Amino acid sequence: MSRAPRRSSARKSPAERTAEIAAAARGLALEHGLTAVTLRGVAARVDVTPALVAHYEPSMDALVAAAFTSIVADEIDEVERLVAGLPTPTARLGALLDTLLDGTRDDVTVVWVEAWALGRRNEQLAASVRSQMDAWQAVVQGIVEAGIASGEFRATDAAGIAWQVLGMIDGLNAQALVRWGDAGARGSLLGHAIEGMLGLARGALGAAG
Amino acid sequence: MSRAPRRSSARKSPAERTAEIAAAARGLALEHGLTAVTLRGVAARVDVTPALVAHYEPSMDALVAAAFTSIVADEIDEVERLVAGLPTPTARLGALLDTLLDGTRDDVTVVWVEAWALGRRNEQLAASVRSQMDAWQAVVQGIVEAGIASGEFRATDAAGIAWQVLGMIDGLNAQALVRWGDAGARGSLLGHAIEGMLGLARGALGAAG
DNA sequence: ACTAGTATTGATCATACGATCAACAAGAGG
DNA sequence: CCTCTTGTTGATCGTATGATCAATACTAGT
Repeated sequence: MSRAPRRSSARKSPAERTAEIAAAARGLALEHGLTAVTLRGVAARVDVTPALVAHYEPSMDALVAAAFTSIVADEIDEVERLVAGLPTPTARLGALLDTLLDGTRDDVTVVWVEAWALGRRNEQLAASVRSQMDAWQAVVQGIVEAGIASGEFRATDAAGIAWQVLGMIDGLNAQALVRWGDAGARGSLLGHAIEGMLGLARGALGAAG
Repeated sequence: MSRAPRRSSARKSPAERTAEIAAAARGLALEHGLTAVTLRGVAARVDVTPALVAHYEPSMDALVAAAFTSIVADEIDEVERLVAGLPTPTARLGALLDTLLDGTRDDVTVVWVEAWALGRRNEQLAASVRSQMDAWQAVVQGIVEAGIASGEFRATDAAGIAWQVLGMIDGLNAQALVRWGDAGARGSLLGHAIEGMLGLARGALGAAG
C-alpha cells in the first residue's frame, strides 16, 4: 500500500523540498480533496518520510490551508487574465460566468466545499477561505462597478451583488458535484437571474447554451 | 472527559434504543456537525457503551446518513407546511426565500456542507443527499409550475429554475457561514435575481429588507 | 421462582491521524 | 581527505476512529 522512501537518498535544498511538499499538497488536494492532504499522504507523494514533512511543515493545518490558497489563488489569476482581455463589463461578467460554470472545474469545487467544512476545525484554513472569498469578491465587484459606471448595469450595491453572484456560482457548482447524472445547463438560467439583478435586458449576458 | 455509562442499568426495548440513538445522532449533527456523529460520540450522548451503538447500527455511515436525512426532511416538511398556507405562487416563493435565508438555520447549512464533503467517501450519505435534493427540488418546482400555470411567472423550464433557485440558496447560506462578520442581507438581492429568471416585476417577491 | 432470551457491557483489534526525537548520513567547506 | 552542518530517517507516542466478541445481567415468559 505505502511506497517506502527511496534508499538511494538525494539530499535536496530546503527551498526545493519546501516547494516539492507544497506541490504535493496541492496535487493531492486537486486529485483527492483537501482531506487527502495528510502527513503520510504528502510524504508518500514526495517519496519521503512523514517525519520530514513534519520537519518542514510544523503544522498540517497550515499546509492544508496553503494548498487551498494556492489552488484558489491560481484560479482567480486565471479568470482575471481571461477577463482582462474583454472590452465591456457585460462581456467580462458573461465570460466569468461561462468559465466558472462550464463544469470542468469540479476538482476546485471539491476543494471549496471541503474548505467550508474543514474550516470549522482548522482556523488557518478558515482564514484562507475568508481571504480568498474576499479576493474573488473584489474581482466581481470590480466588474460590476465598471458596469455601473459605464451605465451598462443598473444597480447600486456593487459589493452586495458581487457576493450574491459568487454565492450563486458556488451553490450551483456544489450542487452539480452531487447531481452526477443530469449535468444540465448550469449557466443559462443563472445568466437571466443576474440580468435581473443588474437591470439588464434578457439575454444580455449571453450565457452559453 | 468521557462520561462512563451508568451503573444502574435500565434495559430498554430495541425500538426505544433505536429511537434514542437516532435522536442522539440527529442532535449531535445539529450541534456539532455530521463529523461529530461518531460511534463514541453517540454512545456518550445516549450514555451507553460504543459497542451498543455498533450493535444497533451495524454501519456508522448509515447512521450519519440517517441523521442527515432526518434533519433535512424535517426542514422540508416545515417549509412545505408554512408555504401551503399562502395563496399565490409568488407569495409562496417569497416566503420560501425569506425562511431559508433568514440566517437562523446555520446549523442545517453546516449539515448540508458537511454532507457534500463527506458524501464523497460515504455512499449511503451521498444517496441521501441526492434524495433530499430531489425532494427540495420537487417542492420548488411545484411552486414554479403553479406560478407558470397561473400566469404569474413567465418561464418554461420549471425543473431547471427550481435547481437554480436551490443552488443559489445553498450557495448564499454556505457563504454566509464563513463570512462571519458582515451577515449582510442574504435575501434582498436574490429576490431580484429570481424575479429576473421568472420574468417578474422588480420587487414582486418582496424579499424582506 | 426459575429459566431462557437478549440487551448490554468490557476488552480488544486494526487502522489512520499528527507529532516528536535521537540517531544517521550526505555534501559542502576547510 | 577529513569535519561539521543539517537534511533525513526510523521508531515511537498519543489520540481518534470503526468494528468484533465473549461474557454479563436484566427481564419477560412460563
